[in-house]
Amino acid sequence: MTQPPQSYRELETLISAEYDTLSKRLQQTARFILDHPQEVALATVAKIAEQADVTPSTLIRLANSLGFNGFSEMQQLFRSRLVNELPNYTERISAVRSATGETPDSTQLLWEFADANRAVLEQLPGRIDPEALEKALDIFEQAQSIHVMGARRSFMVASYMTYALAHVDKPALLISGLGGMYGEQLRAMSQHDALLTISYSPYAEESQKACEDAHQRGLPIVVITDSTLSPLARFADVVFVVNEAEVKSFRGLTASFCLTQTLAIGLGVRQNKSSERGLSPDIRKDP
Amino acid sequence: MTQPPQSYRELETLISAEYDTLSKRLQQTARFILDHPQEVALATVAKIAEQADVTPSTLIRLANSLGFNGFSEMQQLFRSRLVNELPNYTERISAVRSATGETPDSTQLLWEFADANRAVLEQLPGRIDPEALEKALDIFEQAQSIHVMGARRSFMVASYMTYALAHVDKPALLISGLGGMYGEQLRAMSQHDALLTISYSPYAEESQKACEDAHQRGLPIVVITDSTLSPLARFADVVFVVNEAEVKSFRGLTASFCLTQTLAIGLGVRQNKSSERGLSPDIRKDP
DNA sequence: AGGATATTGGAATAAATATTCCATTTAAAC
DNA sequence: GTTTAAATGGAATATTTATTCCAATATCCT
Repeated sequence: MTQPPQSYRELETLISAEYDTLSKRLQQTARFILDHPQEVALATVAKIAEQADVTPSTLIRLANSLGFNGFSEMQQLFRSRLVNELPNYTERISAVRSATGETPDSTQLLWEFADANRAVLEQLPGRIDPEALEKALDIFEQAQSIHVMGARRSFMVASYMTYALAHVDKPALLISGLGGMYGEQLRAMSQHDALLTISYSPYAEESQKACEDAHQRGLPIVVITDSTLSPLARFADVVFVVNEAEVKSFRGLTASFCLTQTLAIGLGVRQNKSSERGLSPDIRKDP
Repeated sequence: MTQPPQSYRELETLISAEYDTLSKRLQQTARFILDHPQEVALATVAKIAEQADVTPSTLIRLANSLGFNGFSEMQQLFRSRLVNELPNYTERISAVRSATGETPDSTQLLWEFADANRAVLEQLPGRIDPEALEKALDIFEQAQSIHVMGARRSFMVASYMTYALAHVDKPALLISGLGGMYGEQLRAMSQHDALLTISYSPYAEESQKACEDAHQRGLPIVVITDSTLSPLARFADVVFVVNEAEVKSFRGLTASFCLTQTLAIGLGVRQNKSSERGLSPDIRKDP
C-alpha cells in the first residue's frame, strides 16, 4: 500500500495526479471533497456522502485508494487545514526557518515577531463584535472627556490611546499614577466622562480599582482585556477581548494598538461628520 | 431549561455572566474552552477533557448547565465559529479595498487598520538589514545602560522599548523630558552607555539634540526613523528605516513596535546565552 | 463536629459513526 | 452476446465517542 499524503497540499497533488485512474464514482467523490473541504472537515461520512450524492462506502473507498487507512485518517488532513489556514503559526514558522536559511538569530527573531503579529492582526477584525465597536464609540462620543487607564504593560496602550485621542481633538486624560497620585487622578473623573481601561493577565490592582471607582460614580466603562473572564469585564459596559502574539514568552501588543487606533480614529471620523452637519467644519490632519 | 446560546458570541457572554455561579471544576472547564476554542471545535470529549485536566463528565455537565442538550450541541457553536472566521477574510478585505469612502462604519475601519498594519509587517523583516540588527545588538550588549529617546509620537515606541528592556533585565532610561528636564537627563548619559533614538517626519528638535549630545560624548547611537535622509541618520552608528501604515492620514507604529520588540528580546536571548556560558544562569521568564 | 447537599470521578451504557461484506449492477474483453 | 472483472449500493457489523448513573468526596450549614 502506498503511504498516504501527510498534508492537505500533498493530498491535492495526489488526487490530481491519480484522477484519471479513478473510477467514475471515485472521480465524482474526489471532485466533491476538493470543492467542499470545509464540509469534509466537519461533517460525518453519511452527511458528506449525501451531499456528494454517493454512498458512504464510496467515500471510504476513495480514502483507501488514496493510501489512507480509512476515511477518518483522511479527514484529519482536512481538519488540520482548517486550523492551519487560520493564523496558527507553527507550520508557518518552520517554513520561515527553512526559507531564510543562513541568517543570524536576530533576523530569525524578527521574522518570527513580524509573522506572529501579522497572524494576530489577521484574526483581530473578525473577532471583534461590530456592535461592541459602535457602542464604544457612542460612549466616547457622548463623553466630555475620556480617562484612560493602563498599568505596566497596558500602560503603553493607554498612553498610545491618549495620544491618538488628542490627535482627533478629544479631551483625554491618562491615569498615569505619576507622583503616586492615582487617587487624585481617579477623583478627577466626572459623571459626564467615560473610562477606558486596558488590562491583561495578572490584572493590576490599580486598573480594577479604577473601574470600581468609575462604576460607582456612574461613568460608562470600556475595557480592553485578554479574556472574557477578566475581572475587569464585570464592571464594563463594553468589553473587547484581544488575542496577542507570544514569542519567547514575551507577549506583544500589536492587536491592542490596532484596536486602539481604530477607536480613536473612528471617533475622529464621527466627530467630523457631526461637525460638518453642524457648525465648525474642523477637519484635522496628521502628524 | 433555559434556552441555549445560538452563537459563539452569545456563548461567551453567557459564560462570563454565569461564571460566578459555576462550581470550581465547571469554572476551570469554562476557562479552558474559552482559551482553546480550536481544540474544542475538533477534538473528542475525551481528548478535550484530558487537556483541560477534568473528566469527560465535567465537560458534558458544563454544556448542560449552559443550557445545551449535551456537549455535541455546544461543540457545534465552536465549529461554526471556525468556519465563519475563514471565508470572510479575503472577501472582507476586497470589500474594504474597493469601497473607498463608502460605508465608513467602525468595523470597516478596523479591517482597514488591521490590513494596513498586516501589510507593513509582511514587508518589515525583508527590509531590515541583518547586519544592522546584529550591530545594534552588539552595541546594546556592550552598553552599561541604554538611554531611549523619542518625542511625541515616537515617545510611545521609546516608552515601549524601555519597558521591554526592563523585562530582559537591561538597565534602560527613558529620556522623557518629564518636568522639563531634558538637559539633566541627557547629562546622565555616560561614555559606557548607548543611545537609541526614535524619530519620525517632523523630526523633533529634542531628538536631534539628544543625538548630537550623545555623539559629542562618544556614545554609540542607534536610530529608528522613517527615511534614509532623516537628519538623525548623520549621527547614527546604526540606522533602521521603517515604513509605517497610513490610514485616514493617521500613521501607525506597528512596524516600529515590532522592531523594538525584536531588539529587546534579541538582547535578552544573547544575555541568556552568555550567562549560560559564564556564571549566572539567570533565566528570565514571562511578563 | 456532624449531618445535609452539592460536586466530582469513573465505570457502565447508549448513541452515533465508520467500516466491512456481499449481493447486484455496470462496464470490458473476447 | 456471453463471460469475466471491476464497481457500486446498502444493509450488517465493528468501533469510536457521547452520555448517564451511582458511589465517593468535598463543601456548606447549623
